[in-house]
Amino acid sequence: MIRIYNTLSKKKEDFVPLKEGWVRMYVCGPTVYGLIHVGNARPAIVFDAFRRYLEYRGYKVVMVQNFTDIDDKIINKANDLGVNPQKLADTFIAEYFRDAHSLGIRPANFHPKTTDYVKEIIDTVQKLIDKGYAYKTPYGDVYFSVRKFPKYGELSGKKIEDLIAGARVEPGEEKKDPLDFALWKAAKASEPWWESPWGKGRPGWHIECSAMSTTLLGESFDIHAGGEDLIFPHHENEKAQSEACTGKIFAKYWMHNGMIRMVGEKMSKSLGNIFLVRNAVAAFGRDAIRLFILSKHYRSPIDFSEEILIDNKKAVRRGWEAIERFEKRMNVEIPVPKYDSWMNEQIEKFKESLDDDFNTPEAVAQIFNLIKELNKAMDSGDEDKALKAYHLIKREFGPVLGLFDLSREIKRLEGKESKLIDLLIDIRNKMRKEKRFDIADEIRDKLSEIGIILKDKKEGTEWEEVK
RNA sequence: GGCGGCGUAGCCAAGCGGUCUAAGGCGGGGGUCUGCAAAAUCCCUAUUCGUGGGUUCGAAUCCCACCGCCGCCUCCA
Repeated sequence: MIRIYNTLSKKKEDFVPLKEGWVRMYVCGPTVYGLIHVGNARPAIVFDAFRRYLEYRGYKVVMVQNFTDIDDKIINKANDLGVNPQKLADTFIAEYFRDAHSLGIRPANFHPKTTDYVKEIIDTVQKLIDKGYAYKTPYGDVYFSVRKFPKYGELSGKKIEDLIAGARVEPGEEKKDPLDFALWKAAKASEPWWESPWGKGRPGWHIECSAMSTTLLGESFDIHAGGEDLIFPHHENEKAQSEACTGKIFAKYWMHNGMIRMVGEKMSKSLGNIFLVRNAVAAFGRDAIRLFILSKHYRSPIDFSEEILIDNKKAVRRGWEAIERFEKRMNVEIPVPKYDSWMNEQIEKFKESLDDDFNTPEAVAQIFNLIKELNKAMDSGDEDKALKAYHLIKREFGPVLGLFDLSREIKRLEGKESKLIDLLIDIRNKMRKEKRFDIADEIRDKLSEIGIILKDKKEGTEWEEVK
């Protein structure tokens, strides 16, 4: 039985999907006005892995991750650049997919964009007006009446009274109550707009997720996930709108990941860059970033630091070395081992960890234990055990977490460069045979200086390019 | 002020009432390999869980107090 922590009840609950055998989940995606940073990557990695785990446990999963492609930030940035907001958003959606792919994140089943669902959004807003939960102002804005929805605050644990102090009314707004939030915003000059029953305007921030999730997953679905900073107001508002509109429970389980914190005060500008997913992948590699994120429970905050990423990169390298060592000695199609009691015990343990609110640190620890087993088995010539360990790491558990999953990211020099290095290695080995170690060592050291590391193994000298 | 969370080895991080003399990773120490290194690999590396009380046959795990951190409270993954 899978148990997950539900933000709504603030405790771990047994996971029982609404429709047996199926899981419908919605993950809040980024607002696309720039390249994503490592913080954006956390929910993407974690909930993609969680979805894979659900599939591993036999569920059919329908996953939706949206893009908010129209909002104030996009409009402002587009105006600054003097470009069309839609072009800007579409550009960064493309860039998002590039980054997500580089992190080994599988695409969701649906990636809806707000601007493709304006009709559904308008329908939802109209329904809320019809039901008396929303109202139009003379300016052409539409607001949701928070006080008409008694359960408001249920998700974030906030009380209406406490919210009043922080509520604000912008000049030009005509809210009946400062707590009310916009469902539809009247178009200002130089803003994109759509025709609606209330005049020209655009969707408010929260309504898109309600409209898209309902359209694609139904009025009620199983899991709604995102960063914990979205609990309030985004998810609280989404929930209020949706439940007011349908009269049904919106999402059964709410899952929220912790934030990634940026520590250290290194060179601020270039530092900002290193947190971009793109730069992080280039510097540390996909698996190191995944390991970094999956090594800590998804609900806890993580401190991002170069040092930790380097540690994780080393750990990942060790894993790959063992895997490749095994693959080399097989050098044909690697068979599927006969599942025995040891393997089944391992599988049970893996499931036990992940069933418990997706405890990936435990599952990761188990994978590293298996790496040790793999090495030991190879050292002692126990090929059968080695195959079993390899199979569990590379073909059963790795693909669930997306670790040691895709091919290893090593830069491979090719062509003449590669041949030159081979030539140098040949010369060095001749020197070594002739005991002219000064020359041999000079070749080795000079290659090392330019990032080519030589590894003298029993089978011969291998090399690897290191950043 | 309101709500929520955290403090476990040099660092990162699981464990949340007995199987804990506490997983896993990095680092460190030692061995193997090597001409020497590097790489790789193996072994070792917290009688102790922020502090002080309490509950219990038994606590890192529950309760209370204190100290120190952090997140959210309408931009935010």
